[in-house]
Amino acid sequence: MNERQALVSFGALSQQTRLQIVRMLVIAGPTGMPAGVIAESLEVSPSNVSFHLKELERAGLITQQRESRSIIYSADYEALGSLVRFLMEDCCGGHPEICAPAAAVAACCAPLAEGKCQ
Amino acid sequence: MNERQALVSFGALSQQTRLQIVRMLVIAGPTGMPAGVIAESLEVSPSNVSFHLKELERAGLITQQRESRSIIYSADYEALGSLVRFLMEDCCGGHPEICAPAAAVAACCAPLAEGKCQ
DNA sequence: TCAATAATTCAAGGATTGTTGAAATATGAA
DNA sequence: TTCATATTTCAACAATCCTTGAATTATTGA
Repeated sequence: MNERQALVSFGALSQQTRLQIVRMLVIAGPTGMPAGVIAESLEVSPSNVSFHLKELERAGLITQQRESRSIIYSADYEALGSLVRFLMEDCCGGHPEICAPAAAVAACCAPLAEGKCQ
Repeated sequence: MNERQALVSFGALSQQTRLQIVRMLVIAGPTGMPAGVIAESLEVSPSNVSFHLKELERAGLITQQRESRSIIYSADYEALGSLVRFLMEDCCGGHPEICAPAAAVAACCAPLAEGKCQ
């Protein structure tokens, strides 16, 4: 993740509908969600959701794949991970006090994989 | 950190000059930097840097304090930490694979305090 | 007080972004 | 083929954001 990509990613996440889409897709997991279902869930018009999906794809935060008549969108976990990392390294650099709360989440996050947390 | 604050913060970081300002201020540490020095370092006009500083302050990512004729700006470590945390919790929720790279940074970050890393 | 320094505010203009509804494209079923 | 479904694309307009330079405010020193 370079500065250019980070700027586009931050821009993509700075809009309510788009942030909500990312949230939904992360929760939805690898299965993803069709554009229409996303639009319905968020009560946004199809053309509007399409606009925002394109923006998120441009930022590389989500991917698409056609499945019959539907187009399924999924969160790109790797890209999201890279963004978190960029923010931590860039803003943390030499300043662990910024990282501290993140470290707490991370500490909880790893054990999650084995069902040890929450 | 709620959604509203996160949106504003992401918006603040989605502009090159502002991202560079935050970087500089994080590196500068608690001492901070006067507006004029920031403007000179980034080769941006005083009025333009002032515009971006105001934007970053509105997002709560930096703070200001007057020191004689200068106005000193500093990074708000707590706010930055909260933002990282928001991104991790919001985007990580149930998906440790996103957190993994962040956890690696965090693991390196904590020991930094005791000079054990890098 | 007057001048110099440091920074902000303001207005104007251009650039980018977001919203809307209508038209177009792609797919699958009758 | 024809129709219905799922989605995107497009054009137009509104809203927001960014940049610029001139004017303004605040502080200090002569």
